[in-house]
Amino acid sequence: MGRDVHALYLLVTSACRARGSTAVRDAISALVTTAITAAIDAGELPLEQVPDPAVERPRDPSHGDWATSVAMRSAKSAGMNPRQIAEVIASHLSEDADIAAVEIAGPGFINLRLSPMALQRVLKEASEADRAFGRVDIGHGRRVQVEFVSANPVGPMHVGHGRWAALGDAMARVLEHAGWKVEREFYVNDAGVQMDIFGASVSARYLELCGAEVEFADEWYQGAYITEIAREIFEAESTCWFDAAPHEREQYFREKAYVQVLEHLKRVLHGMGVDFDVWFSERTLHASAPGGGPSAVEDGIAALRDAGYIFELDGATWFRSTDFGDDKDRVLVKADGEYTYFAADIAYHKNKFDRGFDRVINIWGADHHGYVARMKAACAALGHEGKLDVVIGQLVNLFRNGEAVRMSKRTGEMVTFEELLDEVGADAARYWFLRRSTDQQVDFDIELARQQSADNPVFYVQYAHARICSIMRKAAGEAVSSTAVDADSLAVEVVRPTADLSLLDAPAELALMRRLGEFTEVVEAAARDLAPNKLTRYAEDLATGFHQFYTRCRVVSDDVELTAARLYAVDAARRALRCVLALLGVSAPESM
RNA sequence: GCGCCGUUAGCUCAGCUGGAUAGAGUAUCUGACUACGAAUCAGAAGGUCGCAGGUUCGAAUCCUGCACGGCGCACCA
Repeated sequence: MGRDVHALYLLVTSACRARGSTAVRDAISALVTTAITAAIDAGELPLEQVPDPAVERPRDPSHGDWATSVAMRSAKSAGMNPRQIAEVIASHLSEDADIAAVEIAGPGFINLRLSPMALQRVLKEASEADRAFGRVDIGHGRRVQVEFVSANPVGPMHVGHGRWAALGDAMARVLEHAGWKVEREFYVNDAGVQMDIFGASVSARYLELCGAEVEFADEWYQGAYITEIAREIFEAESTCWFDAAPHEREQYFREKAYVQVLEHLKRVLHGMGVDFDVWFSERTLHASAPGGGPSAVEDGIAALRDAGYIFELDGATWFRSTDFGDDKDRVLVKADGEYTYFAADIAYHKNKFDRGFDRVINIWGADHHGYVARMKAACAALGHEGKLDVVIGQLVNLFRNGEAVRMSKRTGEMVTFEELLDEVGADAARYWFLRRSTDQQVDFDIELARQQSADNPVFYVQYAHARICSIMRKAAGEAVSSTAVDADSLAVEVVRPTADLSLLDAPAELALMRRLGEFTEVVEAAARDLAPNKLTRYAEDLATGFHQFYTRCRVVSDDVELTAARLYAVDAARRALRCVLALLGVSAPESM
């Protein structure tokens, strides 16, 4: 029996590694598993299999650093009461320098307390790893593409796009930190009828500027920006397009306006720190291959046809997506010979996989969630089942003074994301969006966000960082508000690498270390769940940990050794804060 | 009619693969600056986790039904 048990033990621990669990959790888990195994071998625990200890962080810190409910979960199969099982397992837990105490509590929890020495070690890790602090390897260098924003280039970015931008970029950053090789991509829907409508809209405004009476069609875009683009063209080229053939004029205006909108998108996104590796034009999918070969769209359909998922009906060409769980089959080529948007999207996703991505993540607004099933079906039909993840971000409801602002491109009233950025700033906007989980709607009142900006949690976190920098300036004899020397240089001057960290055992100091120790797990969870909001929460917890420490522990004092140790701790916290903020794409100011 | 998301403190929201007395911010009340930044800290108060069943040692979490709000259900993009 012992051998089987050990084989199982190996299975369990290797499974933990495959999941990419963190080093500390692995170690604790292995410790408990060893104890369970020993208890079984000793005949004190009648179990057929070694259960997964599933160690977790207790919600209540007074319960220790790690806990396992394995005794309760094994009660039935062992035929013993949980507390008894816990006693048996605890009695087989071997001595370990990192474990300060083992306690049995409640209905049968086994709680483990880390020793101060184990906690102090994280300061070294944070300090030495610096910007790489919290890195985990769950990606194993695999390539993932994150596609987001992907706004139609027919108008300015709206506030919802701002949310996708913040989300996608933060996810990309977290995935990079978790060992994935990430590319950011923006899919430009520059083909199709909405582009023609766009061109016609600008053209119509241009004709008005030329003095003509134009009856405005219902489907045309009516935003003020259309008139602005038309005016720019009018001012540069006067009336020379007035007598042109309508089709030529609209096409020309469409392209002119397209370039402008694309530049607007790039400028706004870059302004908030979001830069894409690839801007992918939908048109390239429709273009014939060099030498007149089939287009990517035709290729995509051919690939599905070869796989046996294409059929013809009522003059149209269909994809049998119901084979992969979709509600109904979908048209790819309409009876009039035009391709549907979906056909192009299939070609696009085929292109993604042809580029060798191991995984593809799309961030879509909730208004597109009905599209998910067919897209996944298409990927599966192309032989890439399970490689596509679609993150659905719920919509942003914009308010101004409590009144809803519509976000349609076609209505005149619209607050662009650029305006929002101007009013609340990139840091606050990003943080505000990232703080909520993706499947939660956001009610964003501009005036409220402005008024509350002093109480905005992002400032709370940034203040912690600035405060640390201030302490370091103090230690270096600089003016507290000076910006002459940057924090990294101060650290070289002020932080002694050989400081005796064992001096740090006050409750507030240990609490801060515990926070730092959680970071790796948070990164792992945020990457696994594609949930940047876990990082904002952690950032606030870490900031709280520092502020509490600050209130209770004087850093710069007459005690040279204690000062050295606390400066070391504070500098480690500074680097960790900078690291979290970097993952969120938010700046870490050294003074505010 | 069908599908997806939401419903947790007055307000805005967390709550990891089911775990211990359901948390944080904010608002309200009470304290703390002759020391490194008070954009901070400490304390109090605040809850039938939308409703009703079910699953089990144990449910905010899983299952079923219902209610309310949002978004979708094209040979549109």
